[in-house]
Amino acid sequence: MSTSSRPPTPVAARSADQRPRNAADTQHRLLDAARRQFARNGYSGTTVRDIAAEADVNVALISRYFRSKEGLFAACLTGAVDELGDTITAEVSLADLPLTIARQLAESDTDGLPTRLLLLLRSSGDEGADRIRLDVLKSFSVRLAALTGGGEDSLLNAQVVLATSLGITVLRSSVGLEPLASAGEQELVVPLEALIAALLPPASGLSKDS
Amino acid sequence: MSTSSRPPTPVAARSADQRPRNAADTQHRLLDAARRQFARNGYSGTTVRDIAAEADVNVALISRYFRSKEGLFAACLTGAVDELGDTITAEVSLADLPLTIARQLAESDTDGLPTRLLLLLRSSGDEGADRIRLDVLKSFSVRLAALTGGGEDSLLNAQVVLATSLGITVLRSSVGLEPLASAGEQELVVPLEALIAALLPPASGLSKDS
DNA sequence: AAGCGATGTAAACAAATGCTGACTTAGCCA
DNA sequence: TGGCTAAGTCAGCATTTGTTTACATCGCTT
Repeated sequence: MSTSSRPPTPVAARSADQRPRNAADTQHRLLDAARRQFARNGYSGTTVRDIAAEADVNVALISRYFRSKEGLFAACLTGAVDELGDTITAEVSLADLPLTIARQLAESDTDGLPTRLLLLLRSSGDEGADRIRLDVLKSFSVRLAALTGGGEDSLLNAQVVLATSLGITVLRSSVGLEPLASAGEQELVVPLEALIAALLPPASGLSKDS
Repeated sequence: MSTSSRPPTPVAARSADQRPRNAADTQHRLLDAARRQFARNGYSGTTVRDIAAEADVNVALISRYFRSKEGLFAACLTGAVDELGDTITAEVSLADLPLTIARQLAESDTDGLPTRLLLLLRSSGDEGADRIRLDVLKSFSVRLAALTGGGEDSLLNAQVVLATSLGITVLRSSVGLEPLASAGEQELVVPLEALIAALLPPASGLSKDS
């Protein structure tokens, strides 16, 4: 949970001048808004003033809590990385991998996998952030490859599957290409099954139904 | 060809103060530099001064020849679109589609398919540019789908193939994920063959019109 | 060779952007 | 309750960025 734990706010969102002071909530608010905007508009396409406005928080608090725009971006990145680990580290068999991926891709939550993936593709130019991005994508593909028998180029194939997921996310969220953009979980799972069957063969030899 | 036709330049690149005046060459120079930087750093991550510097041209000439940064971006986009049409409109059979794509993806030219695709994913926020991007990606996927028998969700599948190509490009050029990033044409063609065989079945017995 | 339009240059402006410092205020604890 | 620290506000700073304007100069035509 990252979006849902806020201090008791009876009715709607009370504006800043009547909201109780709460550092943790403010930081959370900033992280949420920042993640959305960074994912949608990229690092340099996002201004700290816009983030602060969406979070309904004073701009100066970004510097206070995250040291800088770069710091806020890094925080978003590591946050997304953590949650991303959660969604896939879970023991999923190769068999229900397509459905798992389809379900996540179809999620239109502002905090779902698509947003996290988009964020992962954004670069701030900072070397540390780029390193994080590379590491997480690498480990992700390694985990994917580990689900198969682990053949010769299973890692390469896993990265192609990852590429497909990223591409689908971009075409859906960022470009809005129809009919892919509004395809639901059921429609997405079909090509994903074919894709995974073709690229990530179950541990060779013994397989299931032809 | 877009990068290779410049006025006679005997030895190396003569700097601006000794280069003969030539509007067409200057425009081309700006387009080249802009396309590279827009593709690599996105729209808002690129400054007109950086473009002008790389093109070895005065900044004010961007406004003169392209009206604005937006205008320059639009020119890059339409240029990339035209060349993109060239590379795929060519009659390719479904059989050699994998090799064709692999060859293009492996191209590391500063003007190759990867750069054009990356450019196509960048948004300036301008509505017109976004429209161009959407249209070209749509027609691209339609053309891809037309290569198959044209079954029920052949368009969706074609867009998934397109998504894979985009994702591979991003992971290679923008993220640098190994081993995908340095995979050559021969290594790329293998998963692409599997992918296309699984998602774009040749007009087989069952349902094909005419 | 002269004139003149096309081409290129330099400087500057206004707006936007990231960030900082001094100040105010709320909430908690003795 | 009073005070003290954390939390939040406000205004402004130094740059960066896109664009424009006035000026210099090349090179073609006559």
